[in-house]
Amino acid sequence: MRQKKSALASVTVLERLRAAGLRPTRQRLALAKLLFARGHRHVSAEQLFNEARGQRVDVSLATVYNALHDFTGKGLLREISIDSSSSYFDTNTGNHHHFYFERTGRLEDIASDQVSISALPSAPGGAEISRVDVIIRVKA
Amino acid sequence: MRQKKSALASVTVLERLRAAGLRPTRQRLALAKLLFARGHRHVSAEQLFNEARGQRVDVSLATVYNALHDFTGKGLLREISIDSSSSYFDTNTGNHHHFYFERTGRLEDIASDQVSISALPSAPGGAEISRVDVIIRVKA
DNA sequence: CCTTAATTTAGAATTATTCTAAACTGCTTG
DNA sequence: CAAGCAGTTTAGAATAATTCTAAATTAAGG
Repeated sequence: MRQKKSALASVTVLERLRAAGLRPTRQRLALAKLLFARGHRHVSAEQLFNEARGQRVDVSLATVYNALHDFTGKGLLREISIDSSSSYFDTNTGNHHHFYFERTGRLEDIASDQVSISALPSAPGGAEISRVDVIIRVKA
Repeated sequence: MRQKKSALASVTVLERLRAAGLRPTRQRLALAKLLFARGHRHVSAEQLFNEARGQRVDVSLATVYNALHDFTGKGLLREISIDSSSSYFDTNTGNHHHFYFERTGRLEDIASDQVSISALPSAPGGAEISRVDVIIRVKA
């Protein structure tokens, strides 16, 4: 069963990459598995790189950056910059918001139906809104 | 009148620095004048540095960083990190939100009464909320 | 004035990220 | 299924924003 489960996960990930028009290379498959294996996560490039290393996935840091950007470009990830020191990539690309724990730097999702924003001013000059981010900064 | 106006501005800035417990040095006074002279603004360290240079204010980049952080620490500025490439300092420290123009990187204030957020989930573990940022990203 | 602690500064150091150019590898075609 | 090419990967250099260091300067108080 372990074997099968793992094989299934690979298949899914491979399909996701194909569907996105990304060539499923060994590196992308491994990184995508780490990213999408379980529930949603928020990772920095460095974190993902270390995780891959820890699992003996031979991949360079440059490739991690490339993959994260490629995935983001294809809508598989969303990039978030909260703390200017580094950016995070969120596997949850749906409409949602975040808690940001200032002390630890950790992010936690808030389902979009938990926050309701009203009376949004229209963008100046009728410009199109590409997304609305709500970040609740928490002192803990 | 010009002289007087400028003198008044200096006095105000000097008082603000004193009130904040910051020694009003030549550099801080000059930077504070640039920052607070007119309406609210969003500046990066590099921008402020160049502006100072342009006005023959002899100040180092390190001092600009120091001043921006000191001012932020005393509540005279608020730091904003939207794009991970650099951070901005906002002279408007009141409760408000932002439009972010993705193409140009420009920020524009949105008065807090223009956005109403309801049903905020309480912070996990009863942690204290230090601030809520709403960023409306605009494709223009 | 003099002293002292705070501030400024040049330049080095650090950190995250991107770039470069060469090596490698999926995929398609013949 | 072999060949070739475009797309990928990679090591290491390069870049950009920011911070650090240690020495020189300066504001504030007696």
